Amino acid sequence: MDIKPRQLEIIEAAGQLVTEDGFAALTTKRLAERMHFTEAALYRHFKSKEEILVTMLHHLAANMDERLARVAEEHPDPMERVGAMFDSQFAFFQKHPQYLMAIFATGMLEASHGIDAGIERIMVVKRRHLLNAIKEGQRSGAFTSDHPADTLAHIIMGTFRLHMLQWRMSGRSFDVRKKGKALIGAALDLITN
Amino acid sequence: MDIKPRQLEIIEAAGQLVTEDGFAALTTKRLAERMHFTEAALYRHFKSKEEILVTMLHHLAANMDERLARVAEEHPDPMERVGAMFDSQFAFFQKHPQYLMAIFATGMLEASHGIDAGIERIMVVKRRHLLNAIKEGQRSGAFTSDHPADTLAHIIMGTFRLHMLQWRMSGRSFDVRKKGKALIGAALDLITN
DNA sequence: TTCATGTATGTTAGTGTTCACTAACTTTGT
DNA sequence: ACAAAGTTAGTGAACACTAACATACATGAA
Repeated sequence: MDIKPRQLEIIEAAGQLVTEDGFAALTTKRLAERMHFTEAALYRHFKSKEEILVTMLHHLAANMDERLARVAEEHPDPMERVGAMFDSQFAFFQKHPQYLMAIFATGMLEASHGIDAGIERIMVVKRRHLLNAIKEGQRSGAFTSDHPADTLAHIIMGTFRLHMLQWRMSGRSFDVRKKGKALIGAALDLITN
Repeated sequence: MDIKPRQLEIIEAAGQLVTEDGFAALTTKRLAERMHFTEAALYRHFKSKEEILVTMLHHLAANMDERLARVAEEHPDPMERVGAMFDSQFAFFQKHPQYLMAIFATGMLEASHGIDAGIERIMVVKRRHLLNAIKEGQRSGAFTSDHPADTLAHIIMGTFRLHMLQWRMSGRSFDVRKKGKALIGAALDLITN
């Protein structure tokens, strides 16, 4: 499933609309306006509105998986790796805020099974990379073994997600990377032996 | 702003629809069906669909504020109080899952400013009660003072929210109270001196 | 070089469906 | 008699999507 350049433009415009004004704002009319063409033209590139969202989520999951795998390779030390993973996430969403919707949509959308599945896949990808790093850190003794790895992963993920939510709710009015580094740093400090 | 019994029935039915099938499922037609009357009858009780949601959020925020204040009174010990606060939250949402939407809606809805404001108020209420307990715990030396109280509150809140999200995504298929107690307990353990 | 043909990407002008909401009337209980 | 709470039968607006047609450009044979 490769994405053509024109399709990517449409996906990014769709993400912008959702991130700016919520899901209800993603209509074929508004999306076509933002692309500076007519509604009908959308259907030359995607067969439905749902396909636009599903393709976006697929693209995002693949991108994130690859990016986090690269970060993991570059940082053998688990403690440092977790920090680098989240910094990479913050940098990505700072550069591409149109994809923020994919973090929050879960739990409230359910417009279609395909969309739900796409969103869940993104969570699974992140969870997998984080859990690997934490387990490794527990083996090396860097992180506490007083609690199961998935409990620690849950606490870190929850901290991250709430931070992103507050960033978005504030209109992205603060430095998500700086404040995020402090928050994740504090959480990491708490689970460090 | 007092809520009549019939209004409360409508509010709960609306919450059910959203929690079961997402925001798009809350239509006047489906809501009227669930109430076993016609769409027009809805407008005898609320002047608009938005008013239904805003009233629900207002009701929920007031209820939560009162409940958490009572828990705080009953538990002078900060450590124990935080545990009791979240247990009260878990018990509430287990009994009234139709209000789950209010936890997740933020960040993705924005159908109207009134709804957004209502959702934010609920977060603020919870945050205030939690922050009080944590600050007190830091003063008494029960909790670590290595990190600011609002950082610790953020980590606990994030842990709670992700837990509720996973409960909802799973179709409420596990014991939210039991698993929640373990998670919050682990987080509390991490911030305990 | 010329020109036919194919493909990609647009356009106009609609379709039927669903939406939130309303006017006018009816029933029921006090 | 009156008010509260329901009904029927609609409204216009917005929705996702489509059929038919138009244009631009690349390829390659005459």
